[in-house]
Amino acid sequence: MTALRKPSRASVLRLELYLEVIDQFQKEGRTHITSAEIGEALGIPDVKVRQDMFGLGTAGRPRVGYEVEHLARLIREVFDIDRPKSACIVGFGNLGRALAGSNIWPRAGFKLTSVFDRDPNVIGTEFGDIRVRSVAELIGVVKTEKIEAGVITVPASAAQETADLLVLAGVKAIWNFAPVKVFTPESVVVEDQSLSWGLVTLSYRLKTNQ
Amino acid sequence: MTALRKPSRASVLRLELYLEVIDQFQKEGRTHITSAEIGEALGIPDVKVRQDMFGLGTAGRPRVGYEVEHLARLIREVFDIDRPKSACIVGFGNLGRALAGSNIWPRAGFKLTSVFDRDPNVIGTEFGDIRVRSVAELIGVVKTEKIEAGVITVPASAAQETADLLVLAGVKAIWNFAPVKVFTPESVVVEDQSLSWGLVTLSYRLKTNQ
DNA sequence: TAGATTGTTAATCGATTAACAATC
DNA sequence: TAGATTGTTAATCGATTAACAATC
Repeated sequence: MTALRKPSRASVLRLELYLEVIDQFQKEGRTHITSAEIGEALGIPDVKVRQDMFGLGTAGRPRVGYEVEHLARLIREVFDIDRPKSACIVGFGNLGRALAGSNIWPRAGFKLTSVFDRDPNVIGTEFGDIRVRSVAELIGVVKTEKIEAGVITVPASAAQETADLLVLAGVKAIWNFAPVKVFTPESVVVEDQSLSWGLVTLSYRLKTNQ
Repeated sequence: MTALRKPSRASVLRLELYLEVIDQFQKEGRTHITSAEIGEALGIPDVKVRQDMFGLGTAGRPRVGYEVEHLARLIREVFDIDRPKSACIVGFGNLGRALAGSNIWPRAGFKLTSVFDRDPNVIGTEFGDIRVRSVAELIGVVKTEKIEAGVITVPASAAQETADLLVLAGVKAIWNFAPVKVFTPESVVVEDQSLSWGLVTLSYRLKTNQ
């Protein structure tokens, strides 16, 4: 309900990390946390933490710090974590399987409700309580299950057509693991998380020690 | 051999994408590519592409564009892709398995030579031509195989101790998939690629349509 | 009151965009 | 020569850092 100023892009990336630290403190029974404590846990200057909090609408008290519960709530609100959202995975290879079996979904407020593949040998296999379906069913399922986000874990060559299909089905966000840019209408956001690009970046940083 | 000016951080991230496009053009038999063509393929303004090239030491000809072979070589040099490097994975869960089975390694000039885990049930299992070993063997193996990079795919709670072990063994780069910051000496770079953070970012972008 | 900590503005730095010159 | 395309500097914008004021 708080009137939030929109945090800057750089700030958003950090707020995400803060949440992790705050949750940790909360688990340890702490009720308050200082900007210095958050900064120390992440290797970030305390001033930067405070300025991010400032952008968030501020909530701290001198000599005491920030109330962890309140702060966690604020940040969860920024990321819309507490609103239940549905997601589906397209491409049930090794990576799709790893994502399907991971515990990341509830932590971001998502429920993984469906998995699609186009390989007849994979279609119909079970994974936990999810049965892999044909991509031919995608549009119908996305609509009936009100899926808002699609994950692309197909080969690069099939990434754009998969994105097109997801857009047609009506998802509003795409998490793209293929090492290519996919194009979508402005109303559909794309978050790239190519492992390939990550590894190349690692090579660069290894070389430059940066 | 070219004397390269060091590209800016933001520019580096883009150069990586350019390489993908350039390779594509090369496969199609094209010998030259213009900044507009690169930009179009990635949704980036052509001027920005040219300025990145400028930072790279420039190589284009008006009316003709950039020679793909030369450009690819320059960028590969920036990322040190053509120098053979060895890497190991620590943590052979779903994600470790997906990474081990992926084709990203040679594309960045890496060879995955070893995989470690601490679960006795996992140790000794085979995956392709790799046998999973105990983390107890890590230090010795990293030294004898001259492994330069370690991948952390263990649970968050074990991430820091894994990083410590890798540092002790002598790796110079860590690719961290755990959703926590790990601390290392300045001589060891850490590239974070937490899927958890990626999904939270997706949630944010879904909410704000940014 | 003194000291610790947060809140806020100003100065610096880096990256992007705009403008135009140079070249094939 | 005209036009397409690259090369380079200047202006703008945004993010970080520095400085200090405010508050418990």
